[in-house]
Amino acid sequence: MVTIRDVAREAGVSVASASRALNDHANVTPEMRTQVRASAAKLRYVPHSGARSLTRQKCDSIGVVLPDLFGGYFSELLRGIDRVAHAHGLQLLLSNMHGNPHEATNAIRAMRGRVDGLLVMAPDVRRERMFDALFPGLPAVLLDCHDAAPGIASVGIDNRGGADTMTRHLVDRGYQRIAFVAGPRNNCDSIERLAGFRAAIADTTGERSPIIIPGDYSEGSGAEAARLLITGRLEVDAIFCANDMMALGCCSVLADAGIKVGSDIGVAGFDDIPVAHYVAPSLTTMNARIAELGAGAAERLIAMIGGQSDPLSTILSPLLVARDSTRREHAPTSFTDQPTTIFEKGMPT
Amino acid sequence: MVTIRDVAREAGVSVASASRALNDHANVTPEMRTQVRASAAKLRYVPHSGARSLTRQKCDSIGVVLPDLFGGYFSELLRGIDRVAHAHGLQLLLSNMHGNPHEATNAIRAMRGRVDGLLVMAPDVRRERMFDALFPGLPAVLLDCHDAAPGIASVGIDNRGGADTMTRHLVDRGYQRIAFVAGPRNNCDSIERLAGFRAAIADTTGERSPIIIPGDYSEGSGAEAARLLITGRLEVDAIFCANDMMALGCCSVLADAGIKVGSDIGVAGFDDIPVAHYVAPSLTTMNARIAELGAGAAERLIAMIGGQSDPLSTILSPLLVARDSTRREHAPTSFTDQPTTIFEKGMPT
DNA sequence: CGGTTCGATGTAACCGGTTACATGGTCGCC
DNA sequence: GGCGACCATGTAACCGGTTACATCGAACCG
Repeated sequence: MVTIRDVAREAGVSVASASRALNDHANVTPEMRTQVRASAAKLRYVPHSGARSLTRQKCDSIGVVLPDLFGGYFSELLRGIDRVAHAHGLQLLLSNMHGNPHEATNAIRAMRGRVDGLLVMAPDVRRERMFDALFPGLPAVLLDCHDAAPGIASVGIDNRGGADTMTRHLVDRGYQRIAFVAGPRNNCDSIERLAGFRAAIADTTGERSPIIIPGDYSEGSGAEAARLLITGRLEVDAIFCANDMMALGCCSVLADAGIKVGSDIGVAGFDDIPVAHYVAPSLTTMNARIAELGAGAAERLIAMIGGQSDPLSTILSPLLVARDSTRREHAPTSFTDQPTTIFEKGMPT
Repeated sequence: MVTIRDVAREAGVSVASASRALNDHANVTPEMRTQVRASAAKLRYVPHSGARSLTRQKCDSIGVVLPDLFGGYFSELLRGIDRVAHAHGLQLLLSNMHGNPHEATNAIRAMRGRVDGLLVMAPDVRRERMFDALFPGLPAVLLDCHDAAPGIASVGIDNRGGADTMTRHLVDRGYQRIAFVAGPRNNCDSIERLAGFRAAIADTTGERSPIIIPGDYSEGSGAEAARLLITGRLEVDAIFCANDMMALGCCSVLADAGIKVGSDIGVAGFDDIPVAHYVAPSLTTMNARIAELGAGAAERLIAMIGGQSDPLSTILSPLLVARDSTRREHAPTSFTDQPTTIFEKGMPT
């Protein structure tokens, strides 16, 4: 591996001059510059960014710690983060903690000295542990877990409000008996979504113990929930799933059972992952503005790295996307254009 | 930021001892270990991985350079790569060159000294440039561009063979006039897929100048191609798109025009991104084994980093996944279970 | 013509770790 | 008791860059 000393020797100058020439510093003669550049090119010198960041005290990259990489959610999130990072010339150091809270701590520690800041999504990690894992001196922004720890910046979405909006949408559409398929028990998004549903149902229908089916955000658990409803002969006319993947699983089991989603039964999801608008019937869901969330968090982190610090949480409001899975074609047409509808069909971008 | 010298001072020992104690070296007394560990914990010391990798001459991370991050393809690829990297305790440094070949070179250079090896997917970069950008001494594996440069390891799929298989599948199903929607002109996968289609069509039907419509792998360009076919009143009974996203675009325009995909017209894609099995009708496509591709490339790279070097290309054969978009319900039922069908419906994992 | 200034270049310290080698103490063995 | 072996620990060099400071020469000025 050729180092800057090799370049300096080749050019017959000192390392300091070589460094200055290569970095376009002031006070280097043109001939020195061309001379050093020529030697660098000749030796195919590539600067060692690791060493560089050691002295510069910055790495030009940000760390991203996610609970998983599977599926449309993380893909969108990463896309949003990347857009901003790329615009600022930063690279992304990725760490997938594979749903294991203990790994999150290790992942975060392993990033010390390799990144200028941290973007962490760890919905199922206890807040104190999170606080412990983040060490002082390294800016960090928490994703979608706004109340995680005081004094730590975070960007999230209003899960409770979103669940409320969706529940009211279902009620407005005339659905009477709405079941909720919950997400993981100790996932903070999931808890908020359930709470939002509960409150909205109580408020609109007076029902205090609606049907809640446990799930874990996976497609399979959504399918399982649908099977449970079918075999249990529970009388529901709508199913609100805490995320889109479970709604997808739900729909496919219902379809296999000959139940028409959209007319026989309403199904709604949450997140608006890209698939939601491709499935048939297209899925009514809350657009969680995933890419925006990632981009916003990245912007915030970059601002913090730049020295600004206002460690407040920002919360995005999800948007209702009413599609065919709650269209209720047999219902009076007056139901089909409710004011709650923000997007109509088309893909939001 | 607390350094190992701070820890050493706090513990009243030398930095060497601190380092040894923290890294579980041989020849450290138990009391020294506990002493140093206690001081480290007290000061909340987190080792600086950047500095560490400078002396260790390894970074425990691999670089991934991709042309984009958008969509199911890259998401799957990343998932495959991550699975293997994580199993080996490696982190991923991500670089998105945003379709710009010039940026690829910069991205690769910027990774020097931050990664132990490189995974590069750059389908539209000329092979010499690629060869130039990769500097000696850093192991690299090229993704899905197997003939890119001699002597550089690569993992790819048999695009030509895949296109051949799909074309024969369409012909077997009884489609007579098959149009092809091509991918980007200077993308090597895309070129191979077109070539495979051309050869198979010539071989099976004798047709030497089939309808080829230009596209760029985007959903929009697929839609545009479908519009072109409709307004041009070109008589085709099947459309083979060079990737799934274009096929999706195609399908949605056809559906809007009242043309029933699957029965009125056959549509096939390539890649088998996750969405393909959710759309209605579900999309017949070639499973490009994307996650496997990523995982295989990562395995190969890790082997190279470990010292093994057999810079041969490995090529995966894509698998036909016959779904509803080429089911031809009005055709004789004997067509519905062709021996070419490898998967039937269900999602391959 | 001598002194000052200024700009180009070199020397060496430093970033935060690891580790080869030196050192000094303890133990066992003759 | 003296010798060497061995083991724990410290000292200092090193990884590959950057940069404060020293140095040196040229130009400028009175």
